[in-house]
Amino acid sequence: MDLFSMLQDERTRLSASEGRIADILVNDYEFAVNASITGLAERAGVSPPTVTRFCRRMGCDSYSDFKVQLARTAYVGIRYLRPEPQSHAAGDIAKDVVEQAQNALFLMHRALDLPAIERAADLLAGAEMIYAFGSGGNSSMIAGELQNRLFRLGLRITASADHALQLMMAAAARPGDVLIGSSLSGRNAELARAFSLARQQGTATVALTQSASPVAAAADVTIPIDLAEAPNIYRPTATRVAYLVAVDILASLIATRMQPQATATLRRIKQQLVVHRDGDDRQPLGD
Amino acid sequence: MDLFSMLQDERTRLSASEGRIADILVNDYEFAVNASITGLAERAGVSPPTVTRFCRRMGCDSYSDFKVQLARTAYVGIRYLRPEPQSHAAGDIAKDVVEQAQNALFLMHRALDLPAIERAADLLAGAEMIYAFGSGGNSSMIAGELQNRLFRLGLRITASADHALQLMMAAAARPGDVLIGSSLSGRNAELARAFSLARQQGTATVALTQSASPVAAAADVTIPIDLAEAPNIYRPTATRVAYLVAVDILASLIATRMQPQATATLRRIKQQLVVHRDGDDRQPLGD
DNA sequence: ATCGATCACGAAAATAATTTTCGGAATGGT
DNA sequence: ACCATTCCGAAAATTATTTTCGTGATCGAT
Repeated sequence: MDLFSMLQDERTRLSASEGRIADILVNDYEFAVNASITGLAERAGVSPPTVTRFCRRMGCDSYSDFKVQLARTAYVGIRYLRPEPQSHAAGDIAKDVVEQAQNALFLMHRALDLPAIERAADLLAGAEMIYAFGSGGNSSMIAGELQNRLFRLGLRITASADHALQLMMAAAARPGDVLIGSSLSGRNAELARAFSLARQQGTATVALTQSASPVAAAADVTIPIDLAEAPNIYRPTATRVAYLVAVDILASLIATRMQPQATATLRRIKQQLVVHRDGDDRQPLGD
Repeated sequence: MDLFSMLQDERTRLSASEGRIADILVNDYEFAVNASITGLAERAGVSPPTVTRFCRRMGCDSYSDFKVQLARTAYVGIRYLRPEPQSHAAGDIAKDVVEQAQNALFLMHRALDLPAIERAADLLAGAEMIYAFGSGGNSSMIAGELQNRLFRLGLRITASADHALQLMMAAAARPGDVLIGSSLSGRNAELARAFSLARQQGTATVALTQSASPVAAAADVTIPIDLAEAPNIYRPTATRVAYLVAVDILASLIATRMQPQATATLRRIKQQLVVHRDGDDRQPLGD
């Protein structure tokens, strides 16, 4: 359990003094992470022993242990609690984009529903044929990535961003096939319809979407990804990165479930690339 | 400057005693980040003052400052120096994939060539028409993402993963147009050919690829992304995530260069989505 | 070879930080 | 009103860190 989840969980149960300490952590992380116990105590208007007790309560052994935890978690976790203003300098924008992406990964990982993703991996690894659906730019990229990752493991898969085609493909799918669809908003009604259709015919369905959404409701297995959209509309959504990495996790789990076949397929692909390019096999597997 | 870059830069210039301290940091980070100065000193076979001097040398004010720096940087930076073995448990795989992605982002950001990316942004923001090229699954995804991000800003852009079509499009491109291409390996010869063709006609070319590669050599402006491929062939490459976020940075910079137009376009897109879906405008901009 | 300068390093002292102990005050239940 | 419990800080005890200073090693110049 990381410190910031803990802080949020415990926040209401803290006493007034401890609450003041918690507020400083959230509001002035830079100060807190550099402060000594006396400095932090003084700023919070409490005594050092209170800070020590606070640290213990947060599951740490000592103040220094606490500071380490704080520094580790907060490097990526802090933005969740405290979105920072951004400047227009190129360096700041780059930093901001990277931090938002890292933060999205952090949150996605923290909230990851492992049993769900394992169930999805089981289904997909055993599928006769896989249909990966998604529309709208982001989800269509995700559907494409599913194809890109899974064909390498020797699975039969096709991706589509065309909702009319999706419906036809769903109608053509058979029991033993699996339909996996992505929707950042969870409100892609056409995708939900394709899910319903597939389920009627006994085709398993997996959704990569917001929990408690129409798309999630229409699927057999949902891998929930719930992230708030960043406030700056010019800034591309970091959520995509979280989805992409969720696909990576899924693909990795599927790979472990079908190693012999996957190895053989990957070997053939790699050899093709090496022969086709110039023999440098340290290159990524596919451009 | 982060601590681990510093460590690498200074490593050879360190004395024997300080070298032993550095080794412990790299080889047993978990120990180091939790140790007291005496514990660390003892393990390194040196005296506490030596550790203090070492910390100062690394640009920190004190031992505690050093520990904070260590804890912050290492959360994502450590894997660069010390790739960890992985287990097959689902939780470990998820953790590993996320960490590799975060690490790739960290490294990409650290090595980012800001002037190059700004030059690319200038070119693209002023383009009459943009052609985004890439093949091989990963780079074709990146080309698609360029289109997905940039059309939202009101730019005219098309993406293609078809190398024959790419060549024809390059031939059709005019001065004032910009061709941007991605290649993880830098060895996509067809892409390099399209670049050469475009340049002959006065069309500007931007490459998103490994530096010192044929593709980089063929482009006017290169945004270099140099990351080593992860050793586990089953594991999808984290490099893709770095490319994707590099595209985000580029798109964000372009957005600042054309705000009025971008705002208008984004508004229209968002409105379309809100009308088409069910009016919840906290949803991501595009599924 | 010898001298002087410089550097690395640790012992011990000085300082600072952290934790423990203990008791007073406040709160709430009986 | 009384007891139990919780919260919290003062002071003491402990522990950690930094400074000071002296020794020994190394290196270049004479």
